Amino acid sequence: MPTETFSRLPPKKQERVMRAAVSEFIQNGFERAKVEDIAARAQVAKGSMYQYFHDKREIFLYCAQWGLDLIMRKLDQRAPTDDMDVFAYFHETVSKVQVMREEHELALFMQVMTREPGLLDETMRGMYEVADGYVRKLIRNGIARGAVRKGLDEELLKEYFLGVTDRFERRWMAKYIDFSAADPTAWSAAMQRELDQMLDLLKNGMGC
Amino acid sequence: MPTETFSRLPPKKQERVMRAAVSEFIQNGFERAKVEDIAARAQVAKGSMYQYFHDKREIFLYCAQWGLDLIMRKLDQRAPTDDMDVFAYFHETVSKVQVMREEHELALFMQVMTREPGLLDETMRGMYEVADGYVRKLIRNGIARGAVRKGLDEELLKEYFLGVTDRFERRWMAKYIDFSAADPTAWSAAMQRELDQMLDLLKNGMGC
DNA sequence: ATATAATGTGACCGTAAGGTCATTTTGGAG
DNA sequence: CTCCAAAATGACCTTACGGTCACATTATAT
Repeated sequence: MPTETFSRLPPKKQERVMRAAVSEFIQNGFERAKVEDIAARAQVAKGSMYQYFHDKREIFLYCAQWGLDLIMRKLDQRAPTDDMDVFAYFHETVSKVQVMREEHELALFMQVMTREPGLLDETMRGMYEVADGYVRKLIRNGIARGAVRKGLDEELLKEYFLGVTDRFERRWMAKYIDFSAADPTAWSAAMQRELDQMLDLLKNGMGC
Repeated sequence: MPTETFSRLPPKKQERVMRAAVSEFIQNGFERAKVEDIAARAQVAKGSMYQYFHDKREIFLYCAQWGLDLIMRKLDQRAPTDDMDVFAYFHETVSKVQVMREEHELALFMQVMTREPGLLDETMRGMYEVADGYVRKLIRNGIARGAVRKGLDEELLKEYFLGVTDRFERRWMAKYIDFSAADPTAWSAAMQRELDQMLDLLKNGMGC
């Protein structure tokens, strides 16, 4: 989506520009973000930004693509999640949150993306569909292996699972973001403990 | 927050103005929304809008206050939720979604509010705190009455409960919004059926 | 009926920011 | 060293929209 010129730029400079854009969008959202300020952050002239991208919208869109790609790569190399147990998959939240911690700004940018449905709703819809499909598969496996209850609607099980796990993920993402200075190993231990309790709830429910 | 002039306006006109603003903000978000277009929708001159409100920001803020108030009133008169059972409270989702269906636009506006944290994060934080506190109370009651498992962290139970119930609520809100023309009684029956299954999951979990 | 206050109005102003472009700088090939 | 293409730059243009205000209209009181 960016221009040829941008693609020929030294990768380090590309990254500097993208990170500048991401920061600016995090701080101000799409509308209030100024192309000139992105340029300033990247130590580049405003005019250059328009040699790299067609318009502001394209900068934002490419931030999403670039950021998502980078995060996905990091996530994949850390934990190959294919053909896993549903509950083991929930354990992977620890990895996810840690990657998000390393890529603090990108994690924040993903929240900003959420707030701009008009700009990238096909993209987001696509992401959700992929994630949903994946979880469905895990659940089907779980039922087949006898780890998950039979007789309940697959769709509902997926909603239940994602309701719990998404909330948990968001909760810890927020904690990590607020206290990003704190000791990471202590945090991940604390998270691990909570995760075990939550897994218990997920498996056995809150009823008596 | 609006001016004296606005407060002296005939209530019907006040409502016309507010609904116009809400619609415009839904369609365009805060930044892209034009005061002139709000005025046009309300069949009022642009200048008048500035006799009613100090600035655009204030229009948005008052939309939030006015809308929340209206929804809360409708919700309260439908289902007084004090000192309830946790699981009975989840059943109230049906009422909630129905009220949101009646106030379709206000429901959508609440989603827009979510996307403008810079404008009203104290307001939102306040709302979340109230909701959290309420659910905590319900859970404590549940434990005391023996309906909820003992020995688990109250905070975690709250997160678990809200993870499941929020997701369920959003899911049905979205369905109602997409198919707002469809037969409401059939829908609420379908929702009721799903809700019962979800309640089963909430109580007993998805494990085998 | 008249005076006075309250409300309504839309042309107008100022400004900020997206986008352009003529010019300069840089870098590499011969 | 020279030359040319690619890249960088920032002054400038344009537009759009938030906000103002002088004037018109309507309502109220006496």
